[in-house]
Amino acid sequence: MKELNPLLHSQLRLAVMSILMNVEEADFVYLKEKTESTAGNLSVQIDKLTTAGYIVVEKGFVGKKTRTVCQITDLGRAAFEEYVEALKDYLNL
Amino acid sequence: MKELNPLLHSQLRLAVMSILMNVEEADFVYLKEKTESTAGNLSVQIDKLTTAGYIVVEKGFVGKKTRTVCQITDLGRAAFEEYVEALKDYLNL
DNA sequence: TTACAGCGGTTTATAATATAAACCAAATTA
DNA sequence: TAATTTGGTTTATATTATAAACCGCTGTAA
Repeated sequence: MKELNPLLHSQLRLAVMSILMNVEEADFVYLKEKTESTAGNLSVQIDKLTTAGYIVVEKGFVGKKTRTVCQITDLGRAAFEEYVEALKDYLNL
Repeated sequence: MKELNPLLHSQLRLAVMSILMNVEEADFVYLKEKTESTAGNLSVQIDKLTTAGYIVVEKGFVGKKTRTVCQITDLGRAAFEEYVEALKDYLNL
């Protein structure tokens, strides 16, 4: 049985990646709402995905408010797809 | 996004459950080989699945050797199927 | 003008989890 | 009879997930 990429095999990180697979970009607040996570947890998981090179984060401003925007990378996309393929074996799909 | 049953969202437990979904029963040694896990790890995870009522374990003998046989329960089957449905949302399947 | 209540996060402490190492009893082999 | 192997279990450790506590900035009401 194939190994399941442990970086993706985590509910919150998988949720984030899943969202980012389907949109051009998403900001912190949006991800937090969609995943119903706490800010702290989300922050940590975003860090891990960034360190792995699976997403890129850009911090900017909207008016005077900070805005953290996330985007999936090619590497992240590939890892996600590989993870899905591996999981299929487990799920009998 | 639906919650992913944490008992099933673990590589080794998922592997065990996946195998048990497809066979009438499987013994410890077989599961260990198929999953390429250590005996200790497998033992712990089998315990957890048993405690949850997802599998049942029967200890018997083959000649003079002990044999630990595992079988999935209806509850386990249902939990597995629910987990698969929940995951599909994440994987875009 | 200060004080205090959000917003958008980050850092850090803790609880839970996965995993392997160490162990055990019975059976086999040398 | 002394290793070795087999089929596991128990326990210690390392990793991970998660929330709590915190921080700086902004708006606002007193």
